Amino acid sequence: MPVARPEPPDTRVIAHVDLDCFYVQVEQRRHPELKGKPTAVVQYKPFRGGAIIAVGYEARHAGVTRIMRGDDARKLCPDINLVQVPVAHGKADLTIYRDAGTEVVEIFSRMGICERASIDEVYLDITEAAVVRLMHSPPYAADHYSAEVLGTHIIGLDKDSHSNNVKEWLSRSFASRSDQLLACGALIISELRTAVVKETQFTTSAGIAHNKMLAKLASGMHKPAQQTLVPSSAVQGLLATLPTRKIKYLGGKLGRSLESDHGIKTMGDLLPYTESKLQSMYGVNTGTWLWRVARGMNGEEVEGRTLPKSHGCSKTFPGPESLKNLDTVGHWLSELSAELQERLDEDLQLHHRKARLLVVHAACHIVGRASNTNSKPFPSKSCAIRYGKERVASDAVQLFKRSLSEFCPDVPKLSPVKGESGGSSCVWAVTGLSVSASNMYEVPAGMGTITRFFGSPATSSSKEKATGTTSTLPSSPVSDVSDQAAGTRHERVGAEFPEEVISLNEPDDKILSFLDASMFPCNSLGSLENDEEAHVPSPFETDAEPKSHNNESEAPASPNAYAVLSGREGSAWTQEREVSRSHLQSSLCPPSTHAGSHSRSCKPVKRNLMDHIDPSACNDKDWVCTPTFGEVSKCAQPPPTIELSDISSDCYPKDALADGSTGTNSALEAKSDLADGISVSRNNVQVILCSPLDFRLQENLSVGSDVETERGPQLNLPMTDIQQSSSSTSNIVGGSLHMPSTEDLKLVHPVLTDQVEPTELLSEPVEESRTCQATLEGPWPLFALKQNSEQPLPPRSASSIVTLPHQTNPDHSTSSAVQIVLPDQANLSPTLGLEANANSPAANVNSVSPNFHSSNRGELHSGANRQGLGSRRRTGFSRVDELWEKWKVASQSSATTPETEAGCPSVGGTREQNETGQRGEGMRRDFQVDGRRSRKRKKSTISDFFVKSPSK
DNA sequence: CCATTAATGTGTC
DNA sequence: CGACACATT
Repeated sequence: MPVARPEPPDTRVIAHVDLDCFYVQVEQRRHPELKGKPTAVVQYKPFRGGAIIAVGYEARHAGVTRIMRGDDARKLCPDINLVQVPVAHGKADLTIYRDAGTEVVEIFSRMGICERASIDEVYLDITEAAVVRLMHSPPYAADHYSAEVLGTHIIGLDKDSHSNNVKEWLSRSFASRSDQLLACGALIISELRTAVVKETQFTTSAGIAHNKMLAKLASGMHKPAQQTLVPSSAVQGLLATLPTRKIKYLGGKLGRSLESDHGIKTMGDLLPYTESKLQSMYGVNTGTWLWRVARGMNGEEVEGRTLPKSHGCSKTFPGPESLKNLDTVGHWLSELSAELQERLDEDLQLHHRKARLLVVHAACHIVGRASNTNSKPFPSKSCAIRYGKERVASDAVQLFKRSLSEFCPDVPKLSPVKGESGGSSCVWAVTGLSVSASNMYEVPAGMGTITRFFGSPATSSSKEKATGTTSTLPSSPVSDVSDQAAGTRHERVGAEFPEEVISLNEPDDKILSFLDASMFPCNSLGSLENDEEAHVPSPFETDAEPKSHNNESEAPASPNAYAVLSGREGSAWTQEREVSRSHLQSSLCPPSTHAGSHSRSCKPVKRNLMDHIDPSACNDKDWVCTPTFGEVSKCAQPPPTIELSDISSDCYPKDALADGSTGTNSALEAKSDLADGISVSRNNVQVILCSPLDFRLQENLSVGSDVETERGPQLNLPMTDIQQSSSSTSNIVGGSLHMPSTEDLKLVHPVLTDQVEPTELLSEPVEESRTCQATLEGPWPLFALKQNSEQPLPPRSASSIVTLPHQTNPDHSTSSAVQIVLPDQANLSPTLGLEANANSPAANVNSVSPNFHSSNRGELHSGANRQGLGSRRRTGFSRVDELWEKWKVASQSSATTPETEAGCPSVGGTREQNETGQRGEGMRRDFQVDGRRSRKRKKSTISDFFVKSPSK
């Protein structure tokens, strides 16, 4: 299974560093009185004294080893100190060791490429540092070597008069460059190891060589607290008699096969074999690898990765402890899930990563049958992960059931009834369970903490731990500015948002992380107290049985997660973004079943989208969103016009909306970004849209501009009519709304304040009572919708709709933004200050304009001509007052005369309504977009809100 | 029935 | 591409 890698061309300096009996050191640091005493770390005391998993050197000298039980160790070493691994969730909890390892990694990663190879090992590629050192302060120029360095073991050196030899060897100015580089490496590593001792009290052993294999080999040669160097000249001699099992990857089956099948005991024994011979014996890859390793060659590179690629929790239930019914399995899966979720939470907070995949595995046997008789091993199962410990747990149970029914199909229903444990019906016994989360991806900073982002005051769901690390996050330019100006009490928040911009021209994976983040920003802080309340469709649910979480029936054969994401086969988007799609498909979801015939039924999609965005569940702690659109599978076809798009997203900086002013410029600028293919910056208001609604582009949308309100300067973009054109040039329209109160939002944006079926909203008049039934207690999930046009559209002209989730600010005002990318030639009134500018480079909207807070009027953009916008003239802002007045009148009109145009400020664009609605609030002027006026309606409907454009 | 636990990562099919 | 085998600590 090992695979040969091409040897990097230049000489590398690679180190492998290993923490000596790591768990013991950690425990000795916690309990200093144990230092110097024979110590071992055990887990689960009761059974024969617990299993020893680490042994200190004092105890090793007494013959204590791992694999012993605590009792055995006591016999060998009566005064041994047995320290127990902490227990959490009823199982061993290795957190403290993980964290201690992190401390060490932090130090090692200061000096080059650092790969965290396990909880207590790192590989380092310090080639660069070594080269630099050789150039500026070569070993031969040093007048003094630390004892640590002088203690270096150099393979091939005479053992007598060791230290002298070492000093001499290291400082040979005539040595080969590779030796001198290694010497530099030895100096560097000794310094790092010294730093580790100083900062963490942990001792380490290290190997320094030209590749990972040799470094790893060397690090184990002299322990503890020593380092070993392997000059290339020593390699041959070193390997000649080295038992094959000492080499990484040869400690198992392969190594045994070498010996038992071919009599190869040492690496030297491999030398006579030609590469092709070895290939014929073990396959091309392994054969080549063997051939090269036997010659000391190993091209494996040090991956710059200090974070794990996955998180997992497992527990064994040996012998009599085996689990024999679903209840106990469910219990333990919950415990494991809880721990897993905690670790995912932490990863999210500290590293802005989330997992995509949940895997459950169990060790299981049929009772009464010998293990070796067991034909098949218990299968693993996986699904898209839904964050939240309850969800993880319930999905884990579903996966387990699936595996179980596969494992013993004959006895599918024998899950004993509650209470009936170990009854005669039990035929299976689970001796091990594991749940793991993998396929980690980065979420844009801030997405994961959407809760905080949207203004929940320093909260609740954040773990205490995180506070300490907040300061390490990149600081944001906006934080200073807007926080000050806004005078809000969330100074921290800005720091959560490093600069982020993305456009469709970015590599797929980058887009994907944004996309993921925009679709699944939720559950960020994972284990929420009211976890269960928000319904996120489980991968196991179907339309048929929507919420049967706990039903005992086996999981449906094929959960489908991808229909919405994928779009129609052959659509522009699916073609262009095939990679993305398959990536999403694979990483998020089980394969779709929706191949073939495309009927027209798309209503389910809308409903399902809504399901994912249950507003009632959107309190400030919880988000409902899920990577798993399980129910969508029921939709024979994705919606004809709207689908989740590859629009990237970021978050609305809370303050932008909180004080209303921040977003203006960037909001508008973002439109130009959209024209360039959609990009969103962290500073700009435009974030992803997220509407559960099927905003059809056949509807009109509105846009407005900023205004001043009684609350001070605010970004307000009252909705106005926008002509949507179905023709070809692309234009972009967008805007945002800032509503001082929820009530206003209700009036203006019933859609977002109502929970009724979008479908219904689209077709049916919205009852007044319902319109006002707002659920605006929390943020809305972010979603992106995109129109799929008939002809392929390049990204820059892709039609999309973007809306911002409403937000609940600390002061209870709410905001929402809508942003649309219209097909070309949707003329946009220049008075909006928006111009179709598909050719402009993506505007850099990363930085906050200094005048964000000072101006919302005519000079709005005086300082805002940033990169990419230089040539753009901003016009039309002199009319903001009019727009605002218009909006106000419209809202008021709506409020006071509900039957006419309630909830449709944008509809104010109609002349009639404008006039009708006009009341004291000040002057209103005609406002046109594209030279058209919208029509007055009787009832407030979504269609009213987004007035249908006159057919062309 | 099974007492090396609880993780990790990689390559293959 | 999901599941598994294998390897390591």
